[in-house]
Amino acid sequence: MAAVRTRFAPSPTGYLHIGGAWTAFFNWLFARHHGGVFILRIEDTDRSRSTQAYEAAIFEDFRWLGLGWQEGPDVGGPVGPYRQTERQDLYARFARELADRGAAYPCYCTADELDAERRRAERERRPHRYSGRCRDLTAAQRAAFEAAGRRPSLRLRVTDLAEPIVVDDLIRGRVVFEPEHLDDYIIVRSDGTPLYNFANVVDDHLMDITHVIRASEHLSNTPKQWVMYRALGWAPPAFAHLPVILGADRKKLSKRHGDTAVREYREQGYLPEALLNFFALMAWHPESEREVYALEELVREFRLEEVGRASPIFDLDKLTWLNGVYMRRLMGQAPGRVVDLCVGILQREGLLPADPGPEARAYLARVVEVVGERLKTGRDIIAYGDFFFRDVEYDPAAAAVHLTPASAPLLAAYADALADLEPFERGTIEAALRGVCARAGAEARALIHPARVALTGKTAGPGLFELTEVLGRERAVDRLRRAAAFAAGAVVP
RNA sequence: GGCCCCAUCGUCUAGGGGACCAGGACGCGGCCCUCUCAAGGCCGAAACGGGGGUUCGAAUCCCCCUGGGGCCA
Repeated sequence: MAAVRTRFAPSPTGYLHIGGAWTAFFNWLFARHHGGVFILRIEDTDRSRSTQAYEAAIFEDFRWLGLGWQEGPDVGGPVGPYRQTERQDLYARFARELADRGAAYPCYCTADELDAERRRAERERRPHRYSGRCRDLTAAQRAAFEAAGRRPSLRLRVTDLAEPIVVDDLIRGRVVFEPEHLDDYIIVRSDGTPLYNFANVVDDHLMDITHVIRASEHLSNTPKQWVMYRALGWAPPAFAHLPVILGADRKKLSKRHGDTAVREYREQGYLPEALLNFFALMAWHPESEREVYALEELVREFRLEEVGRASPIFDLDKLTWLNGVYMRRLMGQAPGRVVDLCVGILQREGLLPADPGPEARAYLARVVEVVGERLKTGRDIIAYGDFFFRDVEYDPAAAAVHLTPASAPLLAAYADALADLEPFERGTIEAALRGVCARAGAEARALIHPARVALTGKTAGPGLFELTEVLGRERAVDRLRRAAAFAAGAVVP
């Protein structure tokens, strides 16, 4: 068998979608597993919606994911160009060839005429297919239409097909389409632009794609394309139709389900390796009962035939859990990357300047060291550690419980104890707190919880003593005194 | 409406005739650990959509129904 060549062909009309990235990943995995080539092709024929910015964004998101391509618009390759707008002459050439052979014919029907046909079919409650009234126009009739100023579209002649179309899908098995449901479909619009089912076939063939792995929303396009391959005299590639990822309501994953762009997950501080690991667990699962896999393992074990046919529902909870697993691992192996992750998040939140100096970075590193273990996503740095970067704001419920007149004297005494504590580090801080409580005849917890609220504003977060050390003496003492006053009943801004 | 696809715990899945009174994971509940939270440990609730076949035996094979989805209109 020839070397495996797969492709992913996004339209640059938006950011890389989760579903697209997942599909691309399976293409990538399959190619890698077989030592083949993964190609990126840009389907930008819809010029009104395609933009260069989106194209660049898609490249960027793929790079972030770590999915490289061997051929594509930016890196070139032997069967380029890899942008459909740059391949117009190719489509024109094959359209002409089809027309010359009579395998395709010009259709002069107007949109209104076709609408009328469709409505009539609906009224008579039969499925609509193109009537074929332009199939056998004489040269004179065509000339008359042309003279009347009508610009023809080009239709593929398929209605004389007799036998069923049988597609042996690598995932779905044998799928049979009866020919009577097909009609002569348009392959080139009257303005000369090629349609999906035409351009796609031309590209896949010319790019020598061996396996078309795509979402099953394209399954119903397959017979049309199948006919196209035949008309062009080409051997079709192998097809594999992946299920469609659904949202919690079991409808195709879309904006209204929340974040659907890879970029949005990136911005929230998800890790690419976690996302890929998560992708591998949708509609497929490696052999062992683990959930966490290195990329190389996935490449080694991936088998297209094992991919499930049922549509998975995007499970954000599981993704987040998996991301937490990777975050914790990173804390042990490369805490710097967690710091990098948090820098972007904090900047977007306005808690860190655009260009943090080495001092700010060092501080952030200490913060991460203290909160890192509980970060499931980068964004959690806000939930768990915002107080490291801005003034505390008491959570009303937490203040009501812990900043009471009873805790005021303890907070004040603790502030005094910390004011001249030397050295100021977690061990001595803890001893100071316990000393204050012992002298007051109170339990440690009677001060620990109020102190936490005083310093962080919340009831949950990193260890109190570590956090206090990172916060530093000045801010800690200041916040404790303010909380003591607040607790005593004074209104403190 | 037409065509096509799909169907195991709430979710992701293992299972491809006896190894299954169905395994793992997320989530959920309880307990432990503990300065809180997270993590971790232990325990628990939780599924083969229904009906017919085939077979000595079906989650696993076939048919029908039901339900869900995708595409086209």
